[in-house]
Amino acid sequence: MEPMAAPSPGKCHKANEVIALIGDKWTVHIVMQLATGKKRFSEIERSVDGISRKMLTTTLRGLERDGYVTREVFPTIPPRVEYELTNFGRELSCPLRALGDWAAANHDRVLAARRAYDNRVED
Amino acid sequence: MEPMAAPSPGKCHKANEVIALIGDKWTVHIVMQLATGKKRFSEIERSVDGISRKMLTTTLRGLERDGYVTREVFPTIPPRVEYELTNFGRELSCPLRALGDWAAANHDRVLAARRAYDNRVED
DNA sequence: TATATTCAGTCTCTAATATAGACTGAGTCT
DNA sequence: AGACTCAGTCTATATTAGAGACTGAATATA
Repeated sequence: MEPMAAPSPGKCHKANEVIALIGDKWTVHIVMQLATGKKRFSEIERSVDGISRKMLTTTLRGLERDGYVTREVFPTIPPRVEYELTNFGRELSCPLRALGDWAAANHDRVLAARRAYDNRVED
Repeated sequence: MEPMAAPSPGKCHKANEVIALIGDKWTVHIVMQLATGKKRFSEIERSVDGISRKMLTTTLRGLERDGYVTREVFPTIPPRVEYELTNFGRELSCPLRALGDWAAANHDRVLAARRAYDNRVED
């Protein structure tokens, strides 16, 4: 098979900078949750399994900073804060959803490959 | 706007497990590099900016374990080891490329959002 | 009236993870 | 003889993540 042409370095570099943010452990999960609609802090916390408050705060702040989500504070007691994807965030959620769908569809193949590898290695 | 239906929990969970692997700091970069063709260890090291030898080894092993890449050792001196995407890995590279393309295309919008946020916050 | 609960965080302490950089081994090159 | 190469590994340090206590003021409960 003919090797494909390498993408231009400029493009790679630009992609890398942005992927550095969206390619971390929690961002994908959070964006996918917000893709289902506006959510408050504790709702996201409950729906993203295993995330700590600290990381949820940190990740949401990063998403807000980069323009993917809005944060709306209601000065009630107890406080209420709602997070929602911007249009830009909804655009991002498309390639992210494609990745998530692929991941879900190929889950079993990955597990099979992993078992096969572990059997090969353990002797 | 009507909220969209949440994906089924099963699907989410499956996707999460797989994304846990491909959604780390280096995997995306390495797969994108390998998408341009077979590469040896030091070539990847040079093309993925800032990666440490240890993380390159760790990440490549994970990708091999999950069936995304093959590792071929040539017992020469000095040693030569070639990494190549499997067909499965090439499948993965499609949604990953889509994400990378989106990231590259929207790089400037992210940076603008970030500057705007930082200006808003710093007072 | 006293107490518990709620939410969206923050803070601190500890645990896990990543990085930097030295080291390896045997064959070529100078 | 000495330097250089590659694909790692090893160790020590630095960065990052996680667990869990704490906050403050209104409401709900006993």
